[in-house]
Amino acid sequence: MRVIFMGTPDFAVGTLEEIIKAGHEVVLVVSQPDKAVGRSKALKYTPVKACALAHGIEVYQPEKIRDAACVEYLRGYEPDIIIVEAFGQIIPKAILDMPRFGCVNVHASLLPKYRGAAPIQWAIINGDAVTGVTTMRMDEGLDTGDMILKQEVIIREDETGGSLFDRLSETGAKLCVQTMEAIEAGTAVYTPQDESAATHTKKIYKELGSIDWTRDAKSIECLIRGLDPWPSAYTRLGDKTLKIWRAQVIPTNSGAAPGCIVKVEKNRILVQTGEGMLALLEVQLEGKKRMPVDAFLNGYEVEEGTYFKRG
RNA sequence: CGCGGGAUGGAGCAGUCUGGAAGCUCGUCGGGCUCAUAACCCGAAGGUCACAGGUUCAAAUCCUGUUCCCGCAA
Repeated sequence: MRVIFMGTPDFAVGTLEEIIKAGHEVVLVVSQPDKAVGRSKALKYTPVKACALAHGIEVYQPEKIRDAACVEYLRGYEPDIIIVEAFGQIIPKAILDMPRFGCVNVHASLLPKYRGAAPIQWAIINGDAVTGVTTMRMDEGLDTGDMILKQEVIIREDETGGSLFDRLSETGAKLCVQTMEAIEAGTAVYTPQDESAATHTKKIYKELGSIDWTRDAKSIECLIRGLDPWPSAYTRLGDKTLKIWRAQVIPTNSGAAPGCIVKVEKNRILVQTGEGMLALLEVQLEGKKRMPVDAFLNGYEVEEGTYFKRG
């Protein structure tokens, strides 16, 4: 099939490569404009763009895909299908209706659950046991199109946003190619979503990582994993920000107030939460690298009885 | 040139302002104690102080340049 692929971040790269590998003709890749990223503030190619260039595929980076000129530009490529994955812009109806097989989206959740942004992180933050990837034929709503294929993925005990991201990306890539095969063969089944079961997620903001110690230990632990590697869960130790990368739930309580550093052991720091305690195992002080707590304690004095404050 | 912190035995840090014998907490190795131990006691090994120049009788420390790491911001 003649394919136009629209995507931006790392998450979509695997899919693009899988489509190419499957032998489809990717005639154009559409990605968000390059942005100034990192400490150097240098303009950087989006991951999808870099991948496309490596394969010698033309790249198009419109500011606004809904401009009429963009629509006409895409039409010139006469795509059979448009694959959209983590593109970052709303696709107008004129484009949705353009290819004969429509626009197919790969979404990293089991729709209709977690429509919207950052479904991967939210699945972990909410403590779900299972999530997955869904492909759907896009319509004008936000992740409301008819579903085509769905693949479940178990969320592991120690799953982080990063690890789940990688696994779902891989799952999505394969599912996308399978979906394309089904569509091309005419065997694809389009299943409407159950609107009553729909939930939505919001974009992840950095402030979301500010740990509220009055919440229960399990929720905080899920937050820590969900926000790893970005933007991370953090708290305040003295006048410094302390990121928390790994912790373990201790079901018992100490009697101290939430946020209290109850006990400092050789390789863990016990903190009281609203319900249960949290044993910090891996942390990162402002300006430093992330490190196991025993290493951290070799160089820093943490006093029992003091409190972590809300970042 | 967006702002800031940092690079010191295997790990995490102090020492740098005010140049003048390489230190702390761990780890490792050996020995001891113990029913036993991740606990305790004794001892040992291990570092061209990121790299390159410069100043000085003398540089981890002062000056210049370079590389790499991290936090913020995007």
